[in-house]
Amino acid sequence: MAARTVDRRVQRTRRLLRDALMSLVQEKGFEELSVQDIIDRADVGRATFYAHFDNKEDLLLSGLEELRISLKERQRQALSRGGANDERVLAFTHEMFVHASQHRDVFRSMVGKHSGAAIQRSFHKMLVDLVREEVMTATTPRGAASAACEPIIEFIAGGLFGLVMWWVSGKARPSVEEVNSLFRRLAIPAIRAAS
Amino acid sequence: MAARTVDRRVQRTRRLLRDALMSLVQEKGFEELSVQDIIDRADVGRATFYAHFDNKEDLLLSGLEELRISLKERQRQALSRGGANDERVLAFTHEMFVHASQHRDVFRSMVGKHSGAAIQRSFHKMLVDLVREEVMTATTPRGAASAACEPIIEFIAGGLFGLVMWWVSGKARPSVEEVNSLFRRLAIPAIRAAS
DNA sequence: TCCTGTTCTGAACATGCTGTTCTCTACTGA
DNA sequence: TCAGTAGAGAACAGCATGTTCAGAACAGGA
Repeated sequence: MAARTVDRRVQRTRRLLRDALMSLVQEKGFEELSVQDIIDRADVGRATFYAHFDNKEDLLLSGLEELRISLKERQRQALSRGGANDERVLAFTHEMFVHASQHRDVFRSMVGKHSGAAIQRSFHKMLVDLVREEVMTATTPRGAASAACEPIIEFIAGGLFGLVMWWVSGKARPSVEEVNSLFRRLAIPAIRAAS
Repeated sequence: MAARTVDRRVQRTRRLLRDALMSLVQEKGFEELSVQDIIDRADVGRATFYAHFDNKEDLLLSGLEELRISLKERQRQALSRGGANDERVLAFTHEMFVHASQHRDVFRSMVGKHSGAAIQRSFHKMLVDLVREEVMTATTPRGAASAACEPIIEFIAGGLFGLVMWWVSGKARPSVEEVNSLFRRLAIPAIRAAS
């Protein structure tokens, strides 16, 4: 029961594997990647890899989880800060565009020729969950009719997904502020339609 | 130089392979599928498969191409029929929801746990192209500022993608008319934002 | 009907990845 | 210091890939 702390070796190995994955994803795309590539780059034993992760999807998802947590935190902060409803709602997107801009190569590899379905599906699902939380609090502060919102949530999340993918992969590169405010102009009328 | 006609054997083989793919996709999902599975089901030689298609993605895309052509045709008809602008625009979506409803299992397997990135990407791209055509004719009948429309197109296509995927996979199952008119209520304000 | 060129078959093959198992070694943290 | 935990490295069976080839089956025109 060593309890709290995680063995240094474990931390080290997981970090090596994640770093290797990230750098390789940018070079070759996720689908073209083998576990062999990852452990070669990370300089880690084959058995070691499988002791930590089930497969390469599992490794990837553990990384995406970090992003999800950080966006959720942003969202929480924005909600508690107060202000006009229209300002607070969907506040996490700004942070997400910033993040996407910083990790552009990784994001772009999600859309590229050799992307991988798991990564797209997970990211899409993450957006749906984040948007749902927003739409729910925006439309039914006291928790009422919710089922009818679902298709609208899916529409907005899908639109956000499309917009992000276009933004990181296209030639035209509006700033974070521009693309974020465009998104808000498109999404907020849709939320209104949910009422 | 046999020219026009296609050898019956060729037609037969391609049909067998496509049918096998469709039935297997519904059972196992695309990613979990091997070429071996497909040729076993189709009862076709291994060498024959590779004589017709490069790999399973290639086979799948050849099927998706048919859908694209049929939707494009619908779109063309709607545009030439005339009527109010708001009625004509995005006319292909109704047909698409009908198609999705008929091939629900295949569509659902595009979103499921074992979907496959190529299929999602291709379908998404198809939607983007169809939406682009619509938005372009709706906003700039005389062909003017077009680059600024692109993010809006991506947003709408992404939203449509999300909506279709939710519709075919969820428990709540509004009718084709309901979901299509909801889509229009969400998308048309966004097109207006493009002006 | 026959004939020529095309297509399919079936089997074999080299290659590469997967996930598991094992023993031995090295490190950690109390 | 030392018991427990983690990693290295190699070996393994299993399976899918994409290619090749000789021979059989077939198509459609003359």
